[in-house]
Amino acid sequence: MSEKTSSRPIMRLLDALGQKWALRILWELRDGPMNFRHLQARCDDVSPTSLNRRLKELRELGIVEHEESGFQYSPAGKVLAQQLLQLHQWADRYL
Amino acid sequence: MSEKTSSRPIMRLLDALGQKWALRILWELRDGPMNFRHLQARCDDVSPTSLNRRLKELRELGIVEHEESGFQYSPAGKVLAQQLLQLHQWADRYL
DNA sequence: TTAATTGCTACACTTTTTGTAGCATTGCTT
DNA sequence: AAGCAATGCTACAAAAAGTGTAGCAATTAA
Repeated sequence: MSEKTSSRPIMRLLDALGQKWALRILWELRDGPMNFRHLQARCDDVSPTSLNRRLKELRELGIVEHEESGFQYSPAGKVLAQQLLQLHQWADRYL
Repeated sequence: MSEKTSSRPIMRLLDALGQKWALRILWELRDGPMNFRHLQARCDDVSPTSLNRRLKELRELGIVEHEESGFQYSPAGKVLAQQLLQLHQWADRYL
């Protein structure tokens, strides 16, 4: 993956969200800010290496930010999260 | 990943979509059915091994199906795809 | 019967992720 | 000030996943 960082916004987004744990991390942030270790626990104890890398990527895209209260959605990230939360309804209906 | 296949629908979905290329594959299917090699080309020439595994997982979840005309969304998959297409608008606005 | 196209597998190599330990910094608390 | 717990994060060897290339088996077309 990450062959040559496409410049198209949608491709950059799909590249980022298409990495392992990325979607799950965003999903687990839905209840508000939380710290690194808490988030890690919520993500089935994903390795800190992976969590750290994913968070870095999500921060670079401006989806996640790191404040005193912990990791949380950025304003733009909130909008994106709204769309991801719809996946829940889909899953409950079709899976 | 794929530690112990959670039974919750949303987790099964996030597990599947959280694999490399899964989102991208769904994205590239938006223009209608296409065959394996065409899809592979659209996905930056992802390896056939990966493409095949992802397609298998997406088919097992009932998101994608394989007809004479090629790989395409299932009826349920169409609904999901509708939601994923919204990512495009988000990306164009915020990235 | 030959040739082309299909989905897909084999396999050695590379990249990514994992799991565990622990470091460095910050902010208590005594 | 000294100890201590909590924080984000890094190191590193082992395991897992992905890659790239070749090519197989089945189907269709010529």
